[in-house]
Amino acid sequence: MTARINNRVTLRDVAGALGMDKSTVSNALSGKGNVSAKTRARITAVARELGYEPNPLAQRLATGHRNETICLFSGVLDTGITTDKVLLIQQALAEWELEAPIYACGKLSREPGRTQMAQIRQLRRQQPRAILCASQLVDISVYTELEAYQRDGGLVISYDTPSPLDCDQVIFDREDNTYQAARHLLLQGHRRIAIGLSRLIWQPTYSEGDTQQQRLRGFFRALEEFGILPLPEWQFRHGSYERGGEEMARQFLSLAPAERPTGICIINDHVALAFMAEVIRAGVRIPQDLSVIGHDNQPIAAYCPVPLTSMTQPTERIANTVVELLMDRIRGGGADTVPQRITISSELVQRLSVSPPIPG
Amino acid sequence: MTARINNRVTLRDVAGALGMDKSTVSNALSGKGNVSAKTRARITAVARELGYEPNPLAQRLATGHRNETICLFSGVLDTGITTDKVLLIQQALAEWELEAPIYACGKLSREPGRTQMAQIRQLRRQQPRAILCASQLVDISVYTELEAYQRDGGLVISYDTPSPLDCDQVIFDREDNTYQAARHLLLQGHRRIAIGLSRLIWQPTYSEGDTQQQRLRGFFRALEEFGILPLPEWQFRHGSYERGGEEMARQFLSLAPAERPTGICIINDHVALAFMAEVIRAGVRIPQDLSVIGHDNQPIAAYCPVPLTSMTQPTERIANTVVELLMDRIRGGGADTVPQRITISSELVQRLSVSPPIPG
DNA sequence: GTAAGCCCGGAAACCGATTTCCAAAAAGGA
DNA sequence: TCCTTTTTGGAAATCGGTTTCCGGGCTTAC
Repeated sequence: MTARINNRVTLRDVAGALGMDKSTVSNALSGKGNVSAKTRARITAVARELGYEPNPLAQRLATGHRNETICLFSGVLDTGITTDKVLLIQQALAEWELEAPIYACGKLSREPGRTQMAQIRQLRRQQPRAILCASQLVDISVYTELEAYQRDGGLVISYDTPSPLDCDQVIFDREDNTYQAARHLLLQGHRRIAIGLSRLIWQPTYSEGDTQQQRLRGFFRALEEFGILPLPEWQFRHGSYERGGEEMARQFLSLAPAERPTGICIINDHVALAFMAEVIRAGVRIPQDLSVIGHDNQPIAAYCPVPLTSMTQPTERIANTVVELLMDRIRGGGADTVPQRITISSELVQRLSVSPPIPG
Repeated sequence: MTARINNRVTLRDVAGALGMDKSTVSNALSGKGNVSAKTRARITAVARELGYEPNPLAQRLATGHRNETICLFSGVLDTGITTDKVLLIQQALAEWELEAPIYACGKLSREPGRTQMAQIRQLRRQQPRAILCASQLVDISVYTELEAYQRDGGLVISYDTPSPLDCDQVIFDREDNTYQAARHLLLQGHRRIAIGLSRLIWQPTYSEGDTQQQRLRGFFRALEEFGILPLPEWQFRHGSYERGGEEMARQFLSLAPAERPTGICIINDHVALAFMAEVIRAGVRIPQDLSVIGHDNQPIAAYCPVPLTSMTQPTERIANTVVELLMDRIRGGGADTVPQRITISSELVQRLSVSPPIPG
């Protein structure tokens, strides 16, 4: 009736069956100690027969070594690309025969902050060897826990957006990303350019990691190079990805046609799809009246009303780099090596949603 | 230089600092034994000061109780709805202050079977209290491990598709789901009806759990009720969700216009979006020439070229039911209660992609 | 004042492994 | 054959907790 673990075959059971001592069995099975080949054969045979499996709890307690498990901590999993990155990292880990459970909460979670704290605490209690952390949507308070985890000897590798932690980081360069997008529109001849920015329901406060600020900086930098002053009414703010496209479309359509931008950078392809569907419904022609650039180059980009030009996010490269850094740390044991920051930028995939502006 | 856990404050450290015995400290902190209020206060004070945190490994080893953690095992995480269900379950668990790591592999994983086996083994070694298993894309060989886990006293709750396991199950009724979709088209007057079936790259072999068979049964049942003989050329087969829409469109367009179906049920909204985009490009009008029903009622359904009529999958209800069953087992301890199977069906959400057939 | 009872803290066994050290047995050399 | 060296298995400590059980000191009652 209790939750006691039933019927587990222990080392002592095996030893008892053989009339030997635990230590002999342990030595034989781990291949370490001084055991003759003959006895070892006998022992392994009996152990297999009895279905002996060492209790990992006891093992870890005895060895004092931390778990060799790796964990993925991804704050919030939202549509598409975030999940992709997590899964690609997992796949890259599989090459090393490593399996990593995912700690995350849903995009609609009411209290992501609280959930994340609970998760990170549980994570620390598990004492994994390393935590791979998608910093993008991680609550600021989580970093305190991660720091404590580091002090305990845990390994943290951060990816996606810069993290305040003193750890290896793989950073996806959102500033450059948006800079390139805006620049592409500018090079096509557009001078009236808008950007869609996510007004997050739940806002992380570590400033360097603020993705919307990063995007805005890149946007401004591009405009500046062309000597253009950004207009605040061309910064569209939207909430969740689910409704973001609609919201932006409303804001766009509320402008008088003559005052509308002729090009727009949108946070991702899902939002872009919804945005396009709405403005097309209102009679706007793409790309004749409005050029649209999406982000992340998701599968649906090809199936938008007009095939969508989009900035890629090189997810595989990000994932592989994360795992490389991890393995370097684990094997090299380079505990004294200075943490690195590796920046990864993106490329433009051209489809049909961008053209030079067509007057009239 | 070893991966030894550094500087952890142990029970003995606390006891030493107080000049007391481990057991006294343990009793005081756990509130169990015979310790005076005064000494308990002293002990807790010192423990806090030293930053003592019990080692969960040692605790679990000593108590012999299994971990109270819950784990989610979702085989493969593919686009959209599968991930949603996982995250919603997690959210439902959060109401009980439970956090559950997710074990899954990506939709493009080359060897999902092998990955899943590795994961389930790791899972068993962690000895969690319960595993919530999305049976849909779980390799058949995993069930053997899950059975062994059950024999060890572990709790399994399965959801999505029927599982061969003797455990509580929350089943999403795909037969009824497709039956309803087909019936809707038939009631609109369509008599030439097609279905898109996924030819999975990686095929589970537990027959009752074969989702495509379930869907086909529902489809046939609907046709039968209207006395219609299903034509094999109206069963479109496609591979991955990523390219499924294109593949189906090719198959559809390769039929002579007069021989094309006038209505079609598609496996999910992403595939439907791609399919629609392609056939519209080829001049097919929706819904005038072809009525389309999608599945899962995903956000993009509203932004398809023609807003998509779709069958919902009541993900929240599924998630909540799973967690209810779990909590019943955990609390009620009803170890002798017979496992239940709860079936959940779906509803039609009408948009604009279905109309009565328009001759000519 | 003494016996009975209760409360509190400590000693020790235990969970299931690892690991060090030691003694007995086997092998090898003279 | 006897002594040395190596091999091999076992005893015991340890990891960091929990839990049972026991005895000393204090209270209470007669």
